[in-house]
Amino acid sequence: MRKKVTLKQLARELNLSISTVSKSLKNDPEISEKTINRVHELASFYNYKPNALAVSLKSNKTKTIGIVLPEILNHFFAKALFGIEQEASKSGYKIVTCITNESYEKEVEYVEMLNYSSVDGFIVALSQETQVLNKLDHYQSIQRDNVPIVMFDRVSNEIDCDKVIVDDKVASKNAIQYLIDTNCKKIALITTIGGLSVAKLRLEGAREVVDKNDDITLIELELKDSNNVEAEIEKFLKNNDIDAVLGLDETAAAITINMSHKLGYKIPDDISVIGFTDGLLSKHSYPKLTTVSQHAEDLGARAAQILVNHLDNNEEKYKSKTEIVKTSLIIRDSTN
Amino acid sequence: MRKKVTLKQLARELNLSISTVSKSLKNDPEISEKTINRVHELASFYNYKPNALAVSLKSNKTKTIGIVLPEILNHFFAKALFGIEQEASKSGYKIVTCITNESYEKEVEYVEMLNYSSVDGFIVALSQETQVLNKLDHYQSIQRDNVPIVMFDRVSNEIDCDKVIVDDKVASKNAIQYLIDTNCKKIALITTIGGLSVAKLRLEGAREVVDKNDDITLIELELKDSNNVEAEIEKFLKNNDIDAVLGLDETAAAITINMSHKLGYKIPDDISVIGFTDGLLSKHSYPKLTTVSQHAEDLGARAAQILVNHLDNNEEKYKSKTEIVKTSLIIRDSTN
DNA sequence: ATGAAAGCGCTAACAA
DNA sequence: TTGTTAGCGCTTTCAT
Repeated sequence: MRKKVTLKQLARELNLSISTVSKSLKNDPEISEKTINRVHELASFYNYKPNALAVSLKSNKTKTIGIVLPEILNHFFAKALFGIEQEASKSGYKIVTCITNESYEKEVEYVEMLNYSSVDGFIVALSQETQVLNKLDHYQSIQRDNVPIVMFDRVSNEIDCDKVIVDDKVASKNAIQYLIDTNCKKIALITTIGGLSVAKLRLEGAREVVDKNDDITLIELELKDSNNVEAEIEKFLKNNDIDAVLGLDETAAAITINMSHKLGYKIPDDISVIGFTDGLLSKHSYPKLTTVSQHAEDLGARAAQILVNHLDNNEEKYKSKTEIVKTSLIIRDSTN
Repeated sequence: MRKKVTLKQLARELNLSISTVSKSLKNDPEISEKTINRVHELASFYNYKPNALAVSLKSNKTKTIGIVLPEILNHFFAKALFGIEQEASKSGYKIVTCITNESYEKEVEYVEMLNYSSVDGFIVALSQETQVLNKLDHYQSIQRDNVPIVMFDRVSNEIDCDKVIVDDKVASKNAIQYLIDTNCKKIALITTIGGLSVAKLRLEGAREVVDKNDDITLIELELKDSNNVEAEIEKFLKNNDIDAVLGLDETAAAITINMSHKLGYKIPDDISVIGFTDGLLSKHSYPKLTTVSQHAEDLGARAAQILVNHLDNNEEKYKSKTEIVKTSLIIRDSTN
């Protein structure tokens, strides 16, 4: 089958011992220059590369990071994954990616599997179901093995580990404030992701700002049945005399725009729209969507940096930190 | 650091030899039932799991597949990855994902890296640069090591391996035919992905159909500078009196719709639009885009199936095959 | 029915 | 300067 060159073969061919060859390859000063050269020559002739498995078994390090994502068809996570991959590969780490499809059970299974395949560390965004059930034993278990975890975006307070999050509350406040500043009075907040911690924060932020302004109304629409989102939003827009919408996820905002077209409302003249997550939909809607960018790539990259850093500088008694990545409101054409 | 239970520890605690424990765990009939039970009991007490690294080193199998993708922010590849992941994990395989960002150099680097970390096989979609340069030595090299490859979508004739592709030519023919059937006469073909093999096939298909119909005109617009796509398309639409557009990629189609809005053209009344790749943009454009679905998830899933199958049934002298996944035209609201 | 020993490919302490 | 040896955790052949 596979017939890669090993130290043994090099050693035999050079009439040296395995350890001499091994040391030569590392330019160990205790080996004569002549030998080192001979070894290097033959090694590069055969294009020798050490067997990563054996090195890992020996060193107890795999240079591999396990990534657990709830979804990949969601642009936010795709971008985060991109950021992670970029950053990890920069430091010579590989990533093993698992997608939980928002299922708790799959998440547990994957985390265990990755743990037994000896990843050096984890980067995780919790599945929706896990957040709802709030069951996190699988992470406690890997922490007992001293395997570091970095959580991002979908995090849990129950686990003491590094976290990289977005300041969803502030982001939401800013978005609402922007709507107010551009003369919106009756603002709708539409969400299809009610169960998530991030959604709650966004909701809180919105409420706080609205509560401070007597002349502003906030109407909340939470959509659970994902089949019917378009019709629900259409009905909602028709029956409520609003002048602005904050979509808590990208699709909600995109659909709002489309349903406005359908109903003949002009954007942003009749209704201003702001969405969360600056993905493809926002860039390619008409008019282009004003969005809260969570800088997903940065988020992922930062998570990877923190983990790699932790892994490469194995400090004693590590104290975990939570890092907040700033959001920004990208003003496009769906607001005044 | 990590303190997983090993066979050795179980053996010591049970006063047995390592090999007896190992065999017991596999319910080897030559071990007494009583011993087997004792072993199993202690093993599950400690939640023993074999060290995957050691098993791999021994068996020369890692149960890991290397995935090489040109992009991940592109919905097509995200869907394919999803399909791959689902299918692979179903068979107990992990996936290591690398993203080349369409760069030849990165692709080479990743393929070598994956090869040295001993993945059992590869699933690859070539980067644009690799297709243009047509340099494929890195794959020949892993084939010499007898590591199986499955290419999908972006494939190369130079490499003799399993392939899963979409019948882009037929898909394009069907799309054009549909436009003709709905009374379009002057069709524009817009592409931003000229260099790719798939684009060439789509172009060929379109030309073939148009050539057969004397009363139909085809105008081709190839956009190279990705910064300026919107403006270019807008200008093109204004200066050409066309009644249909086939976008060879999803963005081209989405932008066509948006620029039509801007110019006041009605879709589909003034211009019919069909796109390739049935992604988020198509579902959330207004009006909803009629698209050629390449069934990216199926494509990925199929690639994974073929590879896993090959891996798990290590037949002698394998003859490679190319599988074609049918496309379908999803009729939505951007055509009559 | 159980165990000893070799070996997967590599590293590193220790010997020579 | 080079080589011997043990060991990472596991499987497997060959004793006992």
